[in-house]
Amino acid sequence: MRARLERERETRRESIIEATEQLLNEKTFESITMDDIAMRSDFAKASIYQYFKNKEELLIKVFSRILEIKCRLIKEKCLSQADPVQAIRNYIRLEFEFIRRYPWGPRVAATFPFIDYQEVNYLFALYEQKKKLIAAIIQRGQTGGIFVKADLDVFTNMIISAGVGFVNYFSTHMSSDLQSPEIEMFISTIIKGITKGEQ
Amino acid sequence: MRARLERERETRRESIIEATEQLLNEKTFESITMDDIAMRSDFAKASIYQYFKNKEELLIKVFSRILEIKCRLIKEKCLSQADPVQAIRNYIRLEFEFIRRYPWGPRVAATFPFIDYQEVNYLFALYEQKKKLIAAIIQRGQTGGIFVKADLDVFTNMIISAGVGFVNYFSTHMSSDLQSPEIEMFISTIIKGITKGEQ
Amino acid sequence: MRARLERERETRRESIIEATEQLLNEKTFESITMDDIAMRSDFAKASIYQYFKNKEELLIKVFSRILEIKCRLIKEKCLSQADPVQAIRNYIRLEFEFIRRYPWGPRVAATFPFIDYQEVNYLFALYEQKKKLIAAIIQRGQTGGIFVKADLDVFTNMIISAGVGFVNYFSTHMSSDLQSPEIEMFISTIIKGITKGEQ
Amino acid sequence: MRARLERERETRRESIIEATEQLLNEKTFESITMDDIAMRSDFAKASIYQYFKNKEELLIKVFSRILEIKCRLIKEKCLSQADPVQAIRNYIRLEFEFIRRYPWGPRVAATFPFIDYQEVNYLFALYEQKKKLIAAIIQRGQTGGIFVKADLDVFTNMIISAGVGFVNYFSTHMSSDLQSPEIEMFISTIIKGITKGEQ
DNA sequence: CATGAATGAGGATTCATTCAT
DNA sequence: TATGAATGAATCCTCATTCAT
Repeated sequence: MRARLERERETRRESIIEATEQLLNEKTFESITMDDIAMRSDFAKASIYQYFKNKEELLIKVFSRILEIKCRLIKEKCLSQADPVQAIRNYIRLEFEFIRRYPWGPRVAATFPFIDYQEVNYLFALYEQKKKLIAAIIQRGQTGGIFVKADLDVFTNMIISAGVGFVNYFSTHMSSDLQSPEIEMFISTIIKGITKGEQ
Repeated sequence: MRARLERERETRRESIIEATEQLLNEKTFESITMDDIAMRSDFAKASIYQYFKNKEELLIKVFSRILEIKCRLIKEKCLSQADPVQAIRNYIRLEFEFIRRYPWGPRVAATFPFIDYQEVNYLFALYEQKKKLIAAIIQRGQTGGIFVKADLDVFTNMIISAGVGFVNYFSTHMSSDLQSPEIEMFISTIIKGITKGEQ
Repeated sequence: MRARLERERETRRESIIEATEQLLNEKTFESITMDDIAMRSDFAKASIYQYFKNKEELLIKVFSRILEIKCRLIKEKCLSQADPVQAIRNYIRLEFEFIRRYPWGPRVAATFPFIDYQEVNYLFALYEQKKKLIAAIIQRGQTGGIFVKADLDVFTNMIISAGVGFVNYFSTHMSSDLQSPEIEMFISTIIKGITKGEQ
Repeated sequence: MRARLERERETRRESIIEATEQLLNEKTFESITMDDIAMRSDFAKASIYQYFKNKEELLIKVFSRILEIKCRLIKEKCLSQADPVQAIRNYIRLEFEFIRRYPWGPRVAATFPFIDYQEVNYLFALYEQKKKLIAAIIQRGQTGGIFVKADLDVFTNMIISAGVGFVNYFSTHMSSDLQSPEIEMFISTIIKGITKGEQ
């Protein structure tokens, strides 16, 4: 029965996180008030403090949750792909799909207060995990003689920065339509750029 | 003499803007208080309201100033380049240099409150201006048979999103060192991706 | 079996009171939270309300308990003394020992909220009881021709105020060391002051 | 003109302090809210923070002010007295008068939060100053062969603790009437206790 | 123009107490 | 009886903005 209570508690935590995510579509975390969150999650303001020590901890939880989902998706949809070119293509599309679901991601990441916090270490771990997944794809492509030679770490960093950067910028400043021709052009450009010989 | 007064007034406006820019290196615009700005700019808090209607107008001014500078730099350093490949290369490097000078740029852009405001139109005009500059470069490359064929608008959007996106992300999450090998690799990849045939 | 239940109930009440007393060594009653008390007494916060109507009642209980102990001690250690001088001497020392055990006594007494409350009457009764004990000692001294003549009530009030006052102040502001020479000097001074003729 | 502004500012600070003192007659500092103070001092709540960093600083200011007054009074009314017996008598009466004016003194002192604070050092200095004044009186009495022999420091501590202690306790628990016979009896007792030979 | 002062409208957080199980 | 959960009502403090001089 202790387990059931724990599970219920977790459910309520999630409601609050979800309410916060909804609000993040509408405004900055800083400008979201605990009243907003309370209203949206149908709790009394004071109740939220039973689930999160303070506003900052809530932000960190919201943020790490989205990273977790991202990692899971990458694992599911990219690593399974045998063809490295297709895997990279999928990865970039996936970043795009992801941003459609959580458009506030870049905004929150941009203003994330990197104060010392035990939880922050967990966030870094998640970042690293994601990086390793991409590196695995690239290495496969290099071993297979498909991708250009380059230091694996540099290559990975470049791909992630280019991919996430493009997606963030494009969806924020131009369009978040998955069908936009710019996306396909970007992917082709990158693929052509990193594959050996002619495509 | 009216002119001198006007000039002095402008100087003081700039002091305030500069103080705000300094503070933006340290924290979010939302979390910067008018007291902070007053302190840093050596004005009394109330005096700031003689130069800017309110905090929001100040933000817009800060933001449009940085766009103006960006446009000027692009004109100076890229359009002059006859070789389109070199021009694109320069453009991306320039975005990078730019972000070194104004690291808060992406953060501010990400959280910019796009409320209706007369001034905001001016911002859009600046964006458009920048886009036209890049388009001009690309068109030259296409006409010269160097760049791949593609809708000019799409091509331009893609280049800007890829360039600014990469630079924003890489400098925020990885390193803001101009010598990082990732940067050169990114530029080569993009160039290879958009040029016809072999390099 | 009803009796056993009642006894258990009383035991639990005492645990809570003891937890509160511990906390009073660390901070003001006002700044002690029900959460603090719950934590310290190993009860759930809500459970405390099964034993005390509210925080105020708890304070009164804590406070009257300490007065009860005080009265008992005076009876045991002073009234037994045949020699009135020695009895007074003992009384003052006893107040001192008492404050070593409950250093928060004066602080709590000073901020005691004298709101109308049935229980408060009981407190007054205890005060009166203590006063009578001291009066008895003094009267014995006067009857025996040892103490100076003076209205018994005035005499008693004076002795209590001087004794408790000195002890409170000295232990709070100077030292709570039972061996401090000031204590002996105070006692001698008072004794000399209230006894007839030479000492 | 800078001076006038400064003076006005000081006046407003004093208003706030006075409002707080009034309220201290009615309840604990902890239970006084900034709203109370604002109401009583006819300022907006936010304005108070222009004069005091926070509630705690305000308390310290209130508290040090009363100590200052006390020191000044002792200087004026006791040191002038040539006769040491009369000086001590005056001193105790003065403590009593003082408590009539600031009955909340003991209560506030009892619950004073002795957290590290620059200002707290100042408080200690004031305490020391007061102690020196009393020591001077006693020394005069000892030199003149009127008071009993005893270590000056111990003697002083004892007198202060007895005096302030009695006054605090008596006025809080019994009566704050300056004419109460207990007061005269206490003073006589102490005087008799500390003077040599017969009185 | 410049600025010291004043403040209304919040905002995060706390806490005694109640309720449902 | 015991307690996890919920919450209304504060409470301290902040801040953009206005006003009077």
